[in-house]
Amino acid sequence: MPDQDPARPTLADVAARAGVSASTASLAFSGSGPVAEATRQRVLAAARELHYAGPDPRARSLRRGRSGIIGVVIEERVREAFRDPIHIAQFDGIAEEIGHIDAALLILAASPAHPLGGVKAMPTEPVRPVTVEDAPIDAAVLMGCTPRLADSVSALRDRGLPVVAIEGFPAEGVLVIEQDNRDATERGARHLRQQGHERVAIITLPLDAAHHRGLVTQELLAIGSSATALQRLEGARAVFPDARAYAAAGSYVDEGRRAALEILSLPEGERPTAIIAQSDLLAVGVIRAAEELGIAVPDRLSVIGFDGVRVDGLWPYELTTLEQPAYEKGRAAGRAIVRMLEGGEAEVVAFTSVLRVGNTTAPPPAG
Amino acid sequence: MPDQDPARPTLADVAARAGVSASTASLAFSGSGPVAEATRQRVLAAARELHYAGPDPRARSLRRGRSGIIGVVIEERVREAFRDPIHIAQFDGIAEEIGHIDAALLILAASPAHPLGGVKAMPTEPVRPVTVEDAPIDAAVLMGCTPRLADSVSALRDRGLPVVAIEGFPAEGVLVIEQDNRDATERGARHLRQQGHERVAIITLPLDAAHHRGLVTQELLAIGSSATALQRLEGARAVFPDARAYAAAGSYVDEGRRAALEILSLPEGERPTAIIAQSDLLAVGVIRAAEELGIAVPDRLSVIGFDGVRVDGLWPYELTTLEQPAYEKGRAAGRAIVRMLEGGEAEVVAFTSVLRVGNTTAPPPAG
DNA sequence: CTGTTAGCGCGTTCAA
DNA sequence: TTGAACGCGCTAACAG
Repeated sequence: MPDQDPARPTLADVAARAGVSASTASLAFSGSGPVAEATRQRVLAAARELHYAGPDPRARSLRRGRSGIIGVVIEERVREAFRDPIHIAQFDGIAEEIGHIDAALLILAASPAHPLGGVKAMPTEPVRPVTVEDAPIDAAVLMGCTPRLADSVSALRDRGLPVVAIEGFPAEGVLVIEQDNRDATERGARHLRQQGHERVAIITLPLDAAHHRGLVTQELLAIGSSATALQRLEGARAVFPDARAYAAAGSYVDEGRRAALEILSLPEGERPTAIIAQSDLLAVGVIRAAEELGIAVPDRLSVIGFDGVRVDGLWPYELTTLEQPAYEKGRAAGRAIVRMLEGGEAEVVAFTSVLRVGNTTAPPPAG
Repeated sequence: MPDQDPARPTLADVAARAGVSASTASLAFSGSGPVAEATRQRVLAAARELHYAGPDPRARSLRRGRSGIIGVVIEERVREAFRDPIHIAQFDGIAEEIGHIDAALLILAASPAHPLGGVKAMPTEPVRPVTVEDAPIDAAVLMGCTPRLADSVSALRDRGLPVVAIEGFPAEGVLVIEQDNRDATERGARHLRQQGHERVAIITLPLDAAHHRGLVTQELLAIGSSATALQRLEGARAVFPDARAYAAAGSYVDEGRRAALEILSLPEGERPTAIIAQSDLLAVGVIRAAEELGIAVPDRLSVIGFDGVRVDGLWPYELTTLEQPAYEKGRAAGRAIVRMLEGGEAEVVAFTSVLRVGNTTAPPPAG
């Protein structure tokens, strides 16, 4: 019987057509060895005639032991991860650097299906997910990941793959790109303190895996797993130990607005005179809420953010914030990956945020 | 001499340790055949002892002829592509659908290094880029891509990979997810016409590969390669044939503002009474510019956008716009990919935009 | 410069 | 239910 599927040509087919050996044909394509120009042309011609589209990348990556793919692990769905400008900038930085070794990025979502990690579901049906632990990658970058990934990480290590984390809990065998979340927030808080603020509230990024919203309780803190949120909270409370904190369900303007509406519902004498938001988007939401409630910023309410992204449409405000070098963090992660792939040891990199004072902070109203 | 690199254990090693054959061990891992529970346990135990991290995905994908990876091709750098909420939503839709077959997404940037395609650079150094034509993917989705990719596309076809494009120029062998850019814009323009507008200006998305900014000339149109921008322009000019058009260098608020400042610099009697922006972000920029110039929207200037993304911080405006189902478009692309991978024929899907009238359009000022 | 040989690590026959 | 043998498509060594 004839071939159903007119089997794709293989390198051997091309070689045969061109009258050379397979290895010669291989060299003609990869350019990694000396081949006579005439031979090369003959091989390429044969390839064209057969509609051969080049060596199969799968076979190549098996043979070479490298796939040229770097995994980027996010713990939310794409929509959420990329709604955050910080993530985009970091991602871009990684792409920039690994572009130098001509690798590409594979988006891996740490499946929320295993809420607490550990137990790997038995395959009831023959599914073969491309997961963190099971993807043809040469290395992985974790973006703001929680300890939930501990198992995946150890699997990666067993496979001998370099792992870099941009913020997040340090784990054995993971190079962490650090950010001074705690100290930076403390610096921001101190700025408020110096201006005379005493009643301050905090709006945090999601603390726990479920993105619980609301007043931050001891219970919530106990299950909190976001290093970034916890560190920033710690920094704020280093200056204002008793400040109330509200967890947002995500780093969005709407979430900031929602939390602020609750915070600001107190009568003027009791409500906070300043709000520390853990991201610029949250801070913008605070400003929106204040506008709606007729509370003037910064005269009656000071607002400070974190990130230093230029939020579109904030004019005439210029947010007081802690500017973090997100793109540079991504690049550092990318460089670390490249170095480790080349067999070198990458060193820990720590980044610092800079307090940028805008016009959303001022001394509290007298009285 | 001892092994320098303490070679990673392979499936055979595990099998040997467990005292079974390699094929049995394979079955124990993949679950795609009957294995006695006791044997399975023994294999898993051996794996744990050896720190075996599971079958090598590279070998697996060679053997199976599938990598479980879908390429998503963008024609800008990551930073730009993901700054556009439409792209994010589409991306999320793709991820959602291909998640059903447990595949993951590989970001492939169509390198701007080969400006006009065709000539593939000779490798001066032995680089092995992971490019569109040379990546271990099972299928590809092109996001808003231009004819520049023609060569890549034919390479993909030669390799027998399904290719789906979300908007963009149709090519032989590419399934296009269509969007009624032309008709939708025409509907929006008609809305303005009905309100009495006659002097209208257009701000387009980047038309050409170089993202040229400024007045849209015949020359620029001639080298224009963005189907989306061209189609929307056509729709607007179907109603306002003589409307001046300005190309933005990207779909950003700042670009819209910049173009609008130029457009609105004319004296009141001559300047347009309405601006058709080809994206919501551009439209927001127009509103910002109008605010700065003290031109009331919509009383003295009407603004219409495209996309229907809820732009944060636009309050109290609600943009009149053409709402496109970006997430659904992504899902349709994902579904098409899945169907084609399963051997089926996917049909063309066409999406329609809906005119959503907000408070940024009104009749032109009298006189 | 080119051909020969020998696997990369796994999944899938086929027989036992 | 398990084991033995083969080959996926390519490329790294060598030898010529």
